[in-house]
Amino acid sequence: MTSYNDTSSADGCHHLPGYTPAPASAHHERWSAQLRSKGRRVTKQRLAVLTAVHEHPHSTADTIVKAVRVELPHITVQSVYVVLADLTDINMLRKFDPPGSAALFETRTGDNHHHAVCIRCGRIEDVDCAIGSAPCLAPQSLNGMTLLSADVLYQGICTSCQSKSAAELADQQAR
Amino acid sequence: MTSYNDTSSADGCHHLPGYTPAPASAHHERWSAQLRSKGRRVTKQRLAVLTAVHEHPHSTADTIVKAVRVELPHITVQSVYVVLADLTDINMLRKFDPPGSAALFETRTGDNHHHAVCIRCGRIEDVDCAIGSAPCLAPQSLNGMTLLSADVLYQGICTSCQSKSAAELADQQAR
DNA sequence: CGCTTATTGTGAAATATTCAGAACAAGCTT
DNA sequence: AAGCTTGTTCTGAATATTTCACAATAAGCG
Repeated sequence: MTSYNDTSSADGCHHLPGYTPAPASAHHERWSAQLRSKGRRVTKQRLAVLTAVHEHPHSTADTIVKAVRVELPHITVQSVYVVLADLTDINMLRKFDPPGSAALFETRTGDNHHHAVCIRCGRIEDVDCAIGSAPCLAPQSLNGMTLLSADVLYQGICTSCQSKSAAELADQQAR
Repeated sequence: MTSYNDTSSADGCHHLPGYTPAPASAHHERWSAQLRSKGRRVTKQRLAVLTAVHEHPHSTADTIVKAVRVELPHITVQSVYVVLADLTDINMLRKFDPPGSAALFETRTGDNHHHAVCIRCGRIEDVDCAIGSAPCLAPQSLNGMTLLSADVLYQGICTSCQSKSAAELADQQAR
């Protein structure tokens, strides 16, 4: 499947005027500590993957490979998959599978936020949890199943796709 | 990926004592009418796919192909995919993508129910909507996105996997 | 500085899904 | 009932995503 969009916007801490953007390496210390606390070794591949995902939230393995290769031109796709899966296992990354696209990764973990997908353009937006804690929903009956997580996937049409189709409609009617 | 489990249980209308199970063909009339009302032709392939999905809820395209081939031994995988996609488009089927498995299909549509997946064995259970209407959740902010659906995916450990791991633990401690 | 073992790379494969174009058949018309 | 039209299915293949087993490498310990 084509790569949908990978919203390559920045990470929310680079937008204050007069604020000098922290280099990616500013996060390395925290990430290194987290890795060690989980019994993982600190490797340049892991840090590069974390950096790439942090700078490209909601991006596919493919996009992450490309981003990592700016720093590590020889890293393999398979290694990126291994690293992504492992970091997801230890909760330093979160993975989710939007319908019709490859899995996406993000560094925002632990807050049980959800995702809204535009079915036209594929844009992904974060949606804060409706309730606030994970898992955020307590269904009446789960047949005794022990609940670990509750992910919500909103599907809709984003504002720009709405105005786009409104414009097209007006255009057609004008003829 | 392996096919996970495809809960091949029955369809909820065959369990009354003394009740003679309706043959699959009993649904054909209703399905045919629905197809026509959506401007689709009634073909044996579409009816066979609907029958297969109805008799194997939460099953993968692969499982559906096998089930359909009992009736139509020569149907192709591609045709099943086309039919599934089309029936999903017109809301006669519902599709969902559990993480780590192929897409699953079911005939239960229009009630906005959700799904609980056991991360051990892959079993899928239906969960009635927490609120009752689709979309069942109104998040605070969707940045103006027009909401079409809100799917909730619960992940947890089902009762049988719980007792299985409890038994294993006891077994280990007994040595 | 060398050792041990986790981590990454090599090479390849499996699976799920989709595509373009040809053959076929559902359902309308006559 | 037969023919026509066009939607549907089939043919044959390609693509994309993801994973596997095993070899090579390097992180972090002493």
